[in-house]
Amino acid sequence: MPKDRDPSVVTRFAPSPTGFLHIGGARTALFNWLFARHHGGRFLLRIEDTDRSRHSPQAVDAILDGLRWLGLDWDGEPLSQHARAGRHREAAQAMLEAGPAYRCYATREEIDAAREAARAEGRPPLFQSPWRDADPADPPDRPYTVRLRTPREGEIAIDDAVQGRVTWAAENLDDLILLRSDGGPTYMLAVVVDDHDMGVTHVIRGDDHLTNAARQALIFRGLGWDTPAFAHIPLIHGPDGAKLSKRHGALAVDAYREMGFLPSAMRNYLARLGWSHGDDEVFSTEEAIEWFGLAAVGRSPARFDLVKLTNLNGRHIRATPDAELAAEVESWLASQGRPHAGPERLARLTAALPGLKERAKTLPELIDLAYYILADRPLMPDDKAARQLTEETRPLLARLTGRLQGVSSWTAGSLEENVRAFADEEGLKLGKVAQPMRAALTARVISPGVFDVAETLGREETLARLEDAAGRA
RNA sequence: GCGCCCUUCGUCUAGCGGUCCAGGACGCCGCCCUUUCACGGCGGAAACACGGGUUCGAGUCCCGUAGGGCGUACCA
Repeated sequence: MPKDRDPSVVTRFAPSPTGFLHIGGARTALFNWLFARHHGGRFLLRIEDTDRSRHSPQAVDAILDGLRWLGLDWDGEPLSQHARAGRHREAAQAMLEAGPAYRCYATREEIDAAREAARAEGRPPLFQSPWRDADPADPPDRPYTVRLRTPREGEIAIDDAVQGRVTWAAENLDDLILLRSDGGPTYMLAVVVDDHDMGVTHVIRGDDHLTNAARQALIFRGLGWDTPAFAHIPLIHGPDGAKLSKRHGALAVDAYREMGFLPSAMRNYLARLGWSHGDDEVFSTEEAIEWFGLAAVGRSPARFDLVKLTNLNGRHIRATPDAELAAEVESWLASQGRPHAGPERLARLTAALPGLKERAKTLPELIDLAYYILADRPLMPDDKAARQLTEETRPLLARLTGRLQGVSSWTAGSLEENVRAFADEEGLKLGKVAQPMRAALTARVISPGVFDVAETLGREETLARLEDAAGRA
């Protein structure tokens, strides 16, 4: 357990349910999760569904599924922001009464015109509401918004755990809207009230929210609440350095599952994007939890590199215990709607995994490599394997079959002795026998050591496959 | 336009004023191991954006320039 354990830590991941869990969101969630788990605190979920028109229940499910697949478990039930609109209005009302907020009756046209004018003069296009200091005794009879009275001068600063101290001149911040003219809370208000009510101590999110942090700090102040600690982590970019987009291939975490990446590799890779622990590259989730801290989060954006993810995935495949990996294969097959391997083959697969693991970087690769275990006789040799089965090698295989029938102990070791002796007798180098044998047993030209293959296949199956190949026209 | 942030090998990064003619990892190129392919081992090419300061000394601090990103809504 880390020495800086602090059970009072509360983090949250707050996606808006507009699409899927994409790679950037996944990393944000991961950082929040790692931070909470490191401290022994809580990791909460909140759905930012303030805008009902964009809300979609399927999107919520997709996001939760993505988190589950990644193994990022959250505490308690996900909170719906929309359901808390009453509470948000209450907070706005309190600020209206206490002074930090005021009613603004400006029309859209007025606002747009003011912004245009400001822009034309090269000033920040901020709207200065005339209602800020002129709260009328008899208000106009039209809808109003509730705005926050922000300081007109001085500076506003936040001490960000990643970005350091960041300051803005007050004149660059306008009186943001808290309540829309339809009475609904804005995102800005809702976030502040929810973070406070949920007891969030650390707001860890993408640095596209950095400016929002200043605005939200102002709302916290207006409400008389303490601000949580902020940590704005750099965004993930695509391979070309621009914003990560669909053009860069798979975006939703679901797509990475389909490509056959392991959740543990995903966590490892994502953790290393923008965060480091010395020179450590490959680590377990337990280690990541043990080591994670905001101080080691970098400030520059990282590019997403599928090749490195793939390499890391290979290492995680190798590091995964065989039984566990076999289970991953089963669940991947299921997620692809492909038939399960079944208990018997699964057992054989598990036994063969030590030889298979180090040859595959993704699950589909592993499954292709395991063709000789998962498929039934007669095997369908691929093109390269078929080329190993020729006029010369088939009779050779027939003779080899005879030789192997006499082998007393069916182990890789004694099989190798026998085949070596056989090759000698034939006046051939081992490879000249081993390659056709591999093609016969696996229908591939690439496989684990042939003798290991023969051992896991067993005497009967091996001999049968040899005969199949020897007899093939 | 304005505001904020960023800038070490192609990529992810280590580096928190001297131990850096800059280290690790992925990728790339050789070699070794070898029944195939991998794994593994060994070796190699490859970076402090640029310009000024500060300092005895700067990749490390400050200021500019350039490039990039984000923000600038009664969206979240």
